[in-house]
Amino acid sequence: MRSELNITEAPKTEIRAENERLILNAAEAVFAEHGFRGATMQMIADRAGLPKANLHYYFTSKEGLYRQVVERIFFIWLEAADAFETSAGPAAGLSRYIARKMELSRTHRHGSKVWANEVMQGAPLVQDTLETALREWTDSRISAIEGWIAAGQMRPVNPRWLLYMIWATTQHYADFAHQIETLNGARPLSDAQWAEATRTVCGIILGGLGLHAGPAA
Amino acid sequence: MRSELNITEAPKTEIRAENERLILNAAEAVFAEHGFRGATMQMIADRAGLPKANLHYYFTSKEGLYRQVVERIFFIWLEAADAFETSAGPAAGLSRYIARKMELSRTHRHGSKVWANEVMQGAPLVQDTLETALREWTDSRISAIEGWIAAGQMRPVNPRWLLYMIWATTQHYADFAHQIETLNGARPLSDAQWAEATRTVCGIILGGLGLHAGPAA
DNA sequence: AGAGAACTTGACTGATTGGTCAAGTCTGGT
DNA sequence: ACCAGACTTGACCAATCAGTCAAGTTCTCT
Repeated sequence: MRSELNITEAPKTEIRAENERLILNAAEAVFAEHGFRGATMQMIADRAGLPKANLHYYFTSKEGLYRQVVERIFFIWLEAADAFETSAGPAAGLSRYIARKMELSRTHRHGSKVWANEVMQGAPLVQDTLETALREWTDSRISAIEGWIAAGQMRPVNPRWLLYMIWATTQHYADFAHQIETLNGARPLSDAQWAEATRTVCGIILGGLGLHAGPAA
Repeated sequence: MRSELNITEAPKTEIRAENERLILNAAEAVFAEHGFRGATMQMIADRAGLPKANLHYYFTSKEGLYRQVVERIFFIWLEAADAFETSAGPAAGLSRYIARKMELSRTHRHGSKVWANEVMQGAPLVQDTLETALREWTDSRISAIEGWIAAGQMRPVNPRWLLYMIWATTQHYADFAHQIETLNGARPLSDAQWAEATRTVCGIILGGLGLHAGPAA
């Protein structure tokens, strides 16, 4: 058997791997555009180019499919946190994290919306993830920021509100992309606009913390 | 006939006014918690304490009811903009606007979520509002900020990204309230926490624009 | 008191949709 | 060539839900 190392799951055939990927991508888009209840298995099937019954061969239920979509974006965001740790001080760490989250808002718009939807509805399916993984992650980042403050490397603010501000601002560009594009003359933001928005967000936040804008991440 | 002046709508009986209010409030909460498709007329009826058939006596359809809920929060936000105009300079204007939007996130959590949901799904029902009312409002605020910049009253930034940052950050406290409360030990933010969060948001944004924090709004 | 309008409500209906199933087809190993 | 397991799929079913309706009850005005 030549599959990659695969801790929890049974080895997959090529066909299975490919079809699961097709279905997950279609599901992410459809859940993002219509919400959990608004999405139908038929829409997802059409988008994936497969008959509906096939979806139930690979995923036990609509809810199971949805859960995998939600977890996927969460772990992508978690990885973005690496920008934080490996950096010397707050200016580089925060601006790299912000830039990375902005990038993810551009490339993973659908996932971000699905997450927002799930949380807005009270996280019926990922409450345990919030209480464990997100809580741990947040606490560790708060400690890191408190360290910077204690070392006099940035203006003292409650790190919690700072983190929320970064999440809110960056994810807004994914979740409210439609509004932003409407206000942009019904056109997506250009490369230059994304870059300027990222620079502005970094500039205001770092400036507000008494830092100079870091390298253009 | 003693009804208030009422431009577009027919005069209403007391009973009608009261029941429409009951239903709209119930609908706002249910749409916020379940999304448009996830909400059922039966849930709204139960929350309003009325039989379902009664809802259809006052509102022609689920969609009509939803539209009124969405429009209500939009006009509440529009009014918050007054904080902007009537202020002397950027420090007072922006911090009053931010404080007002934070307050609305606390008092109108449901409405904010309904709006977020609607926009995330591509604004199928309020696209015209985005293109007209929101666009006009935004353009006028952008001009105001550009005026401040031209007068050297604040650091030059693209006002558009600044506005998005304010919207994102303040609305995050409504839309992601569940996540924030989970990270707060499953308890709502206290008065003191709301005040501190507001001060922190104002402080970072004003600081990032080269301003001193305004009066505690 | 009486008439007409406003309001109330339980029972019903047609359409939608998540999920099932049984009858297939395809593929790799021997 | 043949078999077993993996995969495919059209047809179907039971549950849910927006909206209707007709038979009421309660107001309001004279």
